Amino acid sequence: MPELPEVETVRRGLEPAMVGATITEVELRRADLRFAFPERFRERLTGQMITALSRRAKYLLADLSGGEALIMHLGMTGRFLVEQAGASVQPGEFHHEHGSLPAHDHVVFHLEGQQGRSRITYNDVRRFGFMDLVSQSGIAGSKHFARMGIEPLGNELSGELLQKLFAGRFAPLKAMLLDQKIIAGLGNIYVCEALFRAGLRPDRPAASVSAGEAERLAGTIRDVLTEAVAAGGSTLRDFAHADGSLGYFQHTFRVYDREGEPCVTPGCKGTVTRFVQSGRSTFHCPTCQV
DNA sequence: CGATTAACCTGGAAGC
DNA sequence: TGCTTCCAGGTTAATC
Repeated sequence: MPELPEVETVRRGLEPAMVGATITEVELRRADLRFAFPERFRERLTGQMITALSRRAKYLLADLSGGEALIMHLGMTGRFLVEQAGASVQPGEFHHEHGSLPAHDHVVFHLEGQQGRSRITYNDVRRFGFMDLVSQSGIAGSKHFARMGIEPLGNELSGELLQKLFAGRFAPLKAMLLDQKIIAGLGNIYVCEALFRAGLRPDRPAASVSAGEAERLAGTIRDVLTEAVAAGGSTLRDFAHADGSLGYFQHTFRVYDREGEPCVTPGCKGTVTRFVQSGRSTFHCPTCQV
């Protein structure tokens, strides 16, 4: 489900309930998601206070008072639901908001914080998500982050760097932008949107991008992600914020999921076209993306 | 090393 | 109504 803007939206929804709160109990409904949960998962979390909640690419990182960090990835369908208990609410009185699927609730964190008790449920239909525990000092060197590419909303993204990363690479531009070892956080939607805004064909060999085009692309990547974060992400099928509300950036899509519709570029008579690249749908305007 | 493809898993929508 | 096929915000192991 989630690309960088959706994960950042989830982070902002979880932060008030998580940071400063102590994990009093962890319910684990199965032994694995995409991967097995780490050894003694419940024991290593129980009693820990969450001191910070950050995001790197599509990963969430909860720093724990004992020195470890809980790493969470949402895969395609992972979602969190926060339920805050009122002062008078008794155990068992929590209830699910709309759209929640108890059948796929895999992990439940019980928290005790300044605002009282809360419960955070991780639901993941397809189970492509995963969780891991690593020491905070070892995060950068961990298997999840050691070879991760640049953060697209960080200072390092520039046309100059993109062109350098693309040098000698004949894979399609779209595949290169989806490669998390090059640039980390983009997914199918925002790659299609950024390439459209930059006027670049998704099937161009990456190395064919000129300095000027790379500069344009760096700008549209930053723009589309920034706008999507501000809109609370995109809701296609099942993405919801931690409070159950929905993102609305999908109303701003210019090519994604708009096959057959007219191109929105002023003066362009083209039609949005879908084709398959590396097994995934690519949406683009063959007329104004060159 | 670089490029491409299949696989992981479930459910909703579309086609017959 | 039911059965089949295709498709989905991601990553990764296994190929050539």
